[in-house]
Amino acid sequence: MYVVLAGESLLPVGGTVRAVPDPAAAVRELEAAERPRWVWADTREDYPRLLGAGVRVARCHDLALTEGLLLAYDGRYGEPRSARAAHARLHGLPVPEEEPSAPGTLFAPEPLGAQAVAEVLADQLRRIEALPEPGRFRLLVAAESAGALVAAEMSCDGMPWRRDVHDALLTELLGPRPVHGMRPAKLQALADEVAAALGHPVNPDSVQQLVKAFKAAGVALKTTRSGELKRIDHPAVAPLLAYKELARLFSFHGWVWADQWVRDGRFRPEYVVGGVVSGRWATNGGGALQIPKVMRRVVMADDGWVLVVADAAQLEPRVLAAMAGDVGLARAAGEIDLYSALAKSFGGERDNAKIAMLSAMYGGTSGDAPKLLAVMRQRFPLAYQFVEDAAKAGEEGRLVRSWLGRTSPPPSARWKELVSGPEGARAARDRGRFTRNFVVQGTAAEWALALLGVLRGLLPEPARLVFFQHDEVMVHCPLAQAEEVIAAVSEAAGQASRLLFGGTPVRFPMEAVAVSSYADAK
DNA sequence: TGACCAAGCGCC
DNA sequence: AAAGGGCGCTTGGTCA
Repeated sequence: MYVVLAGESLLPVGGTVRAVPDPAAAVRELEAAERPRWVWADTREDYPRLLGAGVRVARCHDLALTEGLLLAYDGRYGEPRSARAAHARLHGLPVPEEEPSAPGTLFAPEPLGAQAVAEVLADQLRRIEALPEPGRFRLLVAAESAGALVAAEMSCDGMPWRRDVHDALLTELLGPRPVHGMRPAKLQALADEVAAALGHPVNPDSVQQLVKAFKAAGVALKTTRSGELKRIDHPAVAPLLAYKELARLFSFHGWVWADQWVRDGRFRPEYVVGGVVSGRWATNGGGALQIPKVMRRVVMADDGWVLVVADAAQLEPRVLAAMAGDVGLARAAGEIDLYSALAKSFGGERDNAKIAMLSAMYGGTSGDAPKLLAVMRQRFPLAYQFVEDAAKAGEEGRLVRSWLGRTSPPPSARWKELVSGPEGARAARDRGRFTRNFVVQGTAAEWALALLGVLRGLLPEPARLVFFQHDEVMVHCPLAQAEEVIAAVSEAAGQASRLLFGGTPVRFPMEAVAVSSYADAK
């Protein structure tokens, strides 16, 4: 049962509009009674006010995310996907530009009315039914929408972040917090060391100045990447490398960052569901998906609580085995260590099996890859062919799709130009690598999304999902619930696998551990 | 002054 | 861990 929520109106689909002066209370009541699938224009706009009132819902249909998936399916990337835009297209009206995401914008348009939301929903459901695999796409829409609920909830709940531990770590590595605009003491000392070694005052944050100073010291540099620096023998290199590492910590995840993103002991980034074309999430501020490993010790469970951390092992090769229906590979993927199970097919070396799989999924060609790929082609022909087909489609400028129907962007005008020019072969190969990777990464992302959606429904109160990073989840729960949550993770992995791949023999192991600090999880 | 780009490196 | 794809984010530097 679908129920539209638009502003202060409720509309059970097929029924009549009801004005609700207190939407949160109305949602709470109906959720308890009927658990409908809530339909709204945009979870990012509509759900936080419910969360703010302490109301959570089990299921929703996000019109903007669904519109984005449907447009992409038709090769219409980048067209406005808001419910308002979808409604305008439906009626042949001028389509508004993509809505500015900044809140509090002047002249923010009136929210779409409940009837209009219901019309867009009906249109989307009709378009989904007309697809060749409507069941899969329905699952994609449900998973994407569930992801939007999780993202909003995680932003609301936040990940535990101990500011005192963070401050101690920064102080240990950088020295005490400096006054505004100054470098921390240890960072400044390293900068001075670099300048002294080069015999020249130099700003270590400036590529140009560094290249010039090294040149004056008799060292020719093309870039100042750490890999290139490591290959030179010069006394300035060691302090410069140390500087770069610490400077990044200071400016990306230092005190200023914490002032902005950590409140009440919780880190609250804004997640962007489907923000990466493959379906992975991105973040909009906070850099939640790039937290350096050294910072993990700052993520600590509350007293009497634990963090249950789990990541999917070797997710992408397993996804490939299941998608391609390759019996031999699927049998290996029925084991906990997929690569060990494959080793005997590749001359007994686990490492060879790994390189073969990775090269197949990512288009690698260096080292032993060609030789190992030839073995793979012979031993696992269906898996090999699956990624080859995706690469070929990309090279020819065609679209590829994930298992559930998320669709790659069409080639750009620039690419079409390039591909018929002198650098054409290279452009084609590059896009082939992208589409080859897209089908695997995209399907891995939707497996993870399905896992997240299922797990969310299995968690006992007051356990909370607090972090999700591509193939890894973190739950914050009372110590006494740790075992139950660990079991829920494993159950969710099984359910996600069945939702996507039915009775596949492929296993998707998800080992969860309960820790008091994120740093102890690995 | 603000807009924009490139470099570089973090994460998976 | 591989090593490929892609993303976010900050700084310096250029341009209007």
